[in-house]
Amino acid sequence: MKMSGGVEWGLHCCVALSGAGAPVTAAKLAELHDVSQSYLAKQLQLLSRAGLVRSTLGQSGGYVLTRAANEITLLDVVEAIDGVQPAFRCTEVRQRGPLAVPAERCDTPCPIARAMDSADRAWRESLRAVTIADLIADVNRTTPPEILAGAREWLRA
Amino acid sequence: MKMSGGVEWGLHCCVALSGAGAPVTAAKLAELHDVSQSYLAKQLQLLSRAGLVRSTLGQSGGYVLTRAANEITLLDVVEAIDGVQPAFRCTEVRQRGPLAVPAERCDTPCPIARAMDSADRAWRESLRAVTIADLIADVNRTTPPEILAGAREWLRA
DNA sequence: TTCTATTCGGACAAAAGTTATCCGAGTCAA
DNA sequence: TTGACTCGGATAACTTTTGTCCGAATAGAA
Repeated sequence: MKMSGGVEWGLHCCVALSGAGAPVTAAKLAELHDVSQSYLAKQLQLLSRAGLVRSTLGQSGGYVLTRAANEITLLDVVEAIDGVQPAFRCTEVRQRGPLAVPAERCDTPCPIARAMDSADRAWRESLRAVTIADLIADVNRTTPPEILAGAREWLRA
Repeated sequence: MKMSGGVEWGLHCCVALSGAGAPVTAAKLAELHDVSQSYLAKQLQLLSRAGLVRSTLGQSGGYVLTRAANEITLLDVVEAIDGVQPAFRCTEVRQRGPLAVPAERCDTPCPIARAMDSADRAWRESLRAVTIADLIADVNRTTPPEILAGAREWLRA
């Protein structure tokens, strides 16, 4: 079980985009985080498809957040990049083999699937409770002011 | 994000093993669930390494649970087969790129990693709350008695 | 209005992880 | 002692993920 590594990049990009008022290009975001420019573009594409960011083409173009930072949850980003389908998918094992339960008797989901769904919901609920704004607040609290100032300056240039 | 499909098989095997008092071979478990015998053996190996089941060699050998069904949680099985490491792994992006935060200032974990860890804990806690015995109780409640009787008979043979 | 530089978007390979399989070492029962 | 049956680890095929590239479209400058 492993989530796409692009999720981490996507979250960092959202934080950075929230700080900059103007569109930021994928190249700049890649340089900022020291990651592959081409691959980061793919993640930004996914964020764009999900409607979390809006892309502007041509000169002085780039990406901008479509909503306020406190209106974007971690779950939004995770689902945009990693997909919405749950980690566990029931293959209805009980309906196979010599002791197969007939499909008509399987009106309620398998207890295994139910427990897994419950855990998945707990996970998603936890991610939904945190927003990009929360991350930014935390960063502002723990990062030295001089570094924060430098970051804004660098993004603007 | 997707967990190993073997987890489902492993859980079904635990339920089946709990019902049978005698050792059950991998071949029989594979036939019961109509899955690849060779591959199921691999999952049983993982359960064995984790100490959830004990294997007996030779004639009339097979697998047996090492603990009572109410002492085995879903988390135990998931971690045995899918691994214990969390889905999200922080790569310390903040320490890279032109605005890298020096490692000495990174005493507290990145807020992204903290939120992900929290969600992961919620997920694991939810899985830890359910035991194999709970699954069995649910199956006993929802499955027609005639099918349950047939299952025990078939396992014994 | 034309042109040019710059942008994103989707199509195209490489790598890793997962799935599936086989055969040998060891063991219990007869 | 024999013999057949068991699991365990080492070995291939496949799917998913990761990473890269080039073309279509756009906004601004001349």
